Amino acid sequence: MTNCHSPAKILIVDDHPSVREGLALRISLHSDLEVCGEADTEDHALVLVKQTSPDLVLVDISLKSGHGIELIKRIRSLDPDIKMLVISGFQESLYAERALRAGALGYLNKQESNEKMIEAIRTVLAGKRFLSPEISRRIIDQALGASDVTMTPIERLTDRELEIFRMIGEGLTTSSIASQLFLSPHTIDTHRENIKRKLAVNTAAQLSRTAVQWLLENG
Amino acid sequence: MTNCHSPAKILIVDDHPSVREGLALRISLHSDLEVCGEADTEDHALVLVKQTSPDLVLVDISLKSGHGIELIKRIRSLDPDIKMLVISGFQESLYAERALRAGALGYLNKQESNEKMIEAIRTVLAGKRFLSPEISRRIIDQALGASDVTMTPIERLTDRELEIFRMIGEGLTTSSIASQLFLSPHTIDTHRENIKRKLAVNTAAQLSRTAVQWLLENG
DNA sequence: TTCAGAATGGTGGATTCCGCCATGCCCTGT
DNA sequence: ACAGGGCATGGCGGAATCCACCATTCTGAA
Repeated sequence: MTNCHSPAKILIVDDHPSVREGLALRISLHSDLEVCGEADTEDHALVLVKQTSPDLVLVDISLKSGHGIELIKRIRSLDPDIKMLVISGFQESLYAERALRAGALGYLNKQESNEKMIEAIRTVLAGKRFLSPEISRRIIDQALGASDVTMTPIERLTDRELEIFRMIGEGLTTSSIASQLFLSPHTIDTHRENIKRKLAVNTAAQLSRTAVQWLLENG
Repeated sequence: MTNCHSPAKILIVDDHPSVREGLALRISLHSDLEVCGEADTEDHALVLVKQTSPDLVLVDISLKSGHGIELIKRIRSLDPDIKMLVISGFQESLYAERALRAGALGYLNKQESNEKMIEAIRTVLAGKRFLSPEISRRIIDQALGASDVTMTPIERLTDRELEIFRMIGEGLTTSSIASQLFLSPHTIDTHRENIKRKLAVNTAAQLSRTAVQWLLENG
């Protein structure tokens, strides 16, 4: 697909203009890498993926809509050969596993050094995984069978449930969540119910409290 | 303090290297502005403030320690002439008022355009406030209902209202609050309504969020 | 292929939300 | 003393929500 002697095309997806500029600056310093586009939303990103056929997409996991996970899934289904590297503002590994399962090859923090970032891009371009040590440690732990012990109840939530949980934490009503996701309020209702069960809370008031608290503590 | 014909010195405080780079890049494009330092922690920021005597400090409110508010207060007490502009990752105005009260002159989102960012910096350098429209609208709304501007909205709650506000923050339902206070649920209803008006929030979900957050921040 | 889980939605009754209004109480100013 | 204002209490009615059950569809893994 891509000529191995021409620079690898990289698409940057992040809703903070300053972050995009910073990333593009870092990347442009390397002659084997080339930024082929920048997007600030999921939809814009998909358009650019089709237009520019990037070799690698750099995705900020903290995108407003779908938190990047949905974008990763859709790019994956569009073209499984496109490599994806997730950058996260949180040191949390909460999204790491979801992102990897959705199709990303690598995951690292925005805090990482310039060299690490470039190293990660090159590694992922070569089709190999790149994970920050903490993430890989946790995933290995889990694979070895310590599964339930390290797992926070919130990690048990599905991608969709987590998305809704966050919106609850932002103080959105059931109906506004529904309209924002183009779903029936009944659907949000059911998700709320399942979330409550997984988090072992009994009332809507408790759910709201838990969500707000979690959101404040984790980005 | 600063010669009006030399570029204004700006100190950037943010714990994401990529955000710092992006901001520095934007700023350096303007000849009347100059980045005199970058810091990633509160302590580091204070050292650089003393060393470089910046005209303006750009503070990310979502700093891990103290949420930036503490930093703003300490810079303020160090040198009241230093202007401070807060940039926030949230669209929420939840920290805006605290930041402004602590001594910042401006508050805007990271999502804002390059031009807005530079405009904000110049405005604040001139000693004038710069607020994103949503923030200023909310503050004006509140000010129109309150003669005493220095008063936090929550301080305007009556004792009874504050008591109920706390219980909401603890995740209690209307009926459980009612039974705990030996009152009719209708009474709690009315109190909730009055609290919402005083805090300028529109929905029950927002009220809950505000209460939980306030309770977490204030014993 | 079968099966479990995920996502989407519906039903119906209980509860809450929300705006509006009313009563009674205490305090303060004239 | 008395008028006015703020506070606490609580009812009404319509809309929205919560809550427990259930149904359908789809996908991925055994």
